[in-house]
Amino acid sequence: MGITKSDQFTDHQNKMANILKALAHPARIAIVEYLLSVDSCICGDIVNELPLAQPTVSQHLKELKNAGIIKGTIEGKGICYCVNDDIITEIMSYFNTINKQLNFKKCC
Amino acid sequence: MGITKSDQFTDHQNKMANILKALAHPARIAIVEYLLSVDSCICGDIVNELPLAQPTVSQHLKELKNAGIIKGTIEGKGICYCVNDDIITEIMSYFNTINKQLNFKKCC
DNA sequence: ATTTATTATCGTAATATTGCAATGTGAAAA
DNA sequence: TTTTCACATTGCAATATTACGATAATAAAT
Repeated sequence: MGITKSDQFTDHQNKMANILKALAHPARIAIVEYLLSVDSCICGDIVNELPLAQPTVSQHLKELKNAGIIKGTIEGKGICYCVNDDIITEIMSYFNTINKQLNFKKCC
Repeated sequence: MGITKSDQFTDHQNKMANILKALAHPARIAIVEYLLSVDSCICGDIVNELPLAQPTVSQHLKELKNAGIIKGTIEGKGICYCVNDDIITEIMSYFNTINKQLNFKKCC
């Protein structure tokens, strides 16, 4: 059907799935990596860095914002973007938990 | 179009996107968490643990296997599953790199 | 006020994903 | 060898995603 049965899973499972989904596209990975590649806010020029049309980039930025992965601040004519470190910490702590549980498994 | 322009991005960006895509669904998150919840291999009964029909679960398991996130070993009549720790390590190291880069940014 | 630059939104086409009933497959048990 | 059990595959319907042209919206610059 293309429709996910979200109500059958826990809030946390849905939350993690949504966060990871926001990053589950090479363009959005590229955006995050580009934002990190410069030692300050990126204002404008994200569109020029990506091999995609402006509306497409705008859509990807919107998804990243909705998932809380990046923040955008209006700066005069354009917008300054940066990665939200809180959510990166949250992702790391999730995989850290997974990793800890893995260490206790003697398996396969 | 629904088609990703994968050839426009680096191999590593595509690889990370694919790994995260495999986890970007609550059912697949639930499968991984269930596999970790027991201190040994899970043989059988994954279908009974999930609120989805057997073909749907089978499909999700296939995607997790293709992305290298779980491994399945044929065990007589059924199959034993477990999480592949190598890929978890890979994910963690990716987000660790991101996090390190974030620490050098004074931003927004 | 008009122009210019930057980002957002709308509409739409192409493709992907999700979910399941029906059916197939392969191995053990009877 | 027939049945049974566990899982895979096929086929299909419903919905989601990706991408972009066209067009709007907003704010600075002229």
